[in-house]
Amino acid sequence: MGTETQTAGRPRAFDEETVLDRAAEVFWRHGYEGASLSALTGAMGINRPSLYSTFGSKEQLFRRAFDRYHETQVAKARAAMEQPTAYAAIEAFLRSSADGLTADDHPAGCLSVQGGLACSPENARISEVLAAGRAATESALVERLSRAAREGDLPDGVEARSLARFVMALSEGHAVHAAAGASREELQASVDVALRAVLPR
Amino acid sequence: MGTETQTAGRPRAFDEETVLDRAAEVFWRHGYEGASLSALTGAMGINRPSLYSTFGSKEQLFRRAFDRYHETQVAKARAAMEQPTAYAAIEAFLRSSADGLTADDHPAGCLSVQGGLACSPENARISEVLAAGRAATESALVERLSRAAREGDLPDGVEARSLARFVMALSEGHAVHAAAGASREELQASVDVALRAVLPR
DNA sequence: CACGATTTGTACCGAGCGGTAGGCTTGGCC
DNA sequence: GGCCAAGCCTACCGCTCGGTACAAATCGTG
Repeated sequence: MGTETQTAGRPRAFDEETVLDRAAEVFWRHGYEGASLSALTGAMGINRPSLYSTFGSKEQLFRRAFDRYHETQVAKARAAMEQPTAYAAIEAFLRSSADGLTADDHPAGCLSVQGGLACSPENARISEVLAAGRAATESALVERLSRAAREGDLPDGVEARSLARFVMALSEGHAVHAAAGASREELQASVDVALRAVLPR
Repeated sequence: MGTETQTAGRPRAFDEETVLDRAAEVFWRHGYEGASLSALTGAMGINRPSLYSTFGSKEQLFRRAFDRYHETQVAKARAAMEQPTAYAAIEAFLRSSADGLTADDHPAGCLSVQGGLACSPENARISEVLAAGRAATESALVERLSRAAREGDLPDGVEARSLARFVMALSEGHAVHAAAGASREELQASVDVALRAVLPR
């Protein structure tokens, strides 16, 4: 980060990262295919040629916007998982996820899910990008829980991979619920139930 | 079901319900907005004017196709929940859901989720239809688990509504995973973990 | 076997899509 | 202050979208 070195020529009238965040919001709310160029440029406050000269294409714009979104998501996930025990790590992950899904400074739900689970054949790459992002988050979970397994910190008979998949699936299901208007409290109550699965028996 | 009473005029060359199922598959694979009229008519084996004279519009076609899909889903869910205990009902629900999400006689995942979580503003109704369908399934779960609560069949400190939301969210998360290629076994392993939450303590 | 009713197929419509050409504007630099 | 690189903006491109007009084809019925 930091200011770009200014070269000759007319300077940009917009900040690239600010504008990417605005684009992410539109993709988030309407999905990749439902986000028209007019909606995007309108929300970004720039016009079409600026968008194309800066980002190249709608798909590349999406990738840039999603990368930014995804990096902060993974960072939040990793931070949550720094808790000392597997139980606390999972609880922190699920609680912060539920909060994020229902925060009011951005659209409800999760860009990785709303962006485009199913697309027309020519946009199939978009679904793959999103799936790869979700898989990366799940990998971070697997990593953390594998460590827990080595430390004897998992309940008997529970594998790290299955537990990670369970946690991730629940969080994605909460994203679906949040997109349909579920409240923070409703999701947290579901987390309460889920955590029972992580207690030793 | 049963043959329509034949009236005067040229008879239809296709069966309405067969053709609806084909349409559902296309919506399922590509989402509402990703399913073009050409893809739909191609898969349905009929041409555009036949589609419009029979179903009226793309949106009405989707509603008819989704209704059919949703009815069978709810029927399967209710059948699974006829098990005598809450635990068995939830297990049957989640296992049959995981099987359905990865069956190979139709696209992976769930039409209620892939159809269009996020749409362009003019198709916002589609997201609402899908959300209403998912809510109906969740209501069936709430109903069954409320009965369990009255029968003292729920673990202490677990509410029917929260438990239903948890089960439904997990199933929707599995749909997201399945759409990205998760296998039946991977989902079932996640169910194994989830069921621990339903055991008494 | 002609008539009216209904479906089918071809060929088309306006609108909006993602993407671009080219002239105007704004700055750094000598 | 004149030159020129880079960004901005209006207006446009071809294409595909969802949706339709119209005529040929196919049935029950008199």
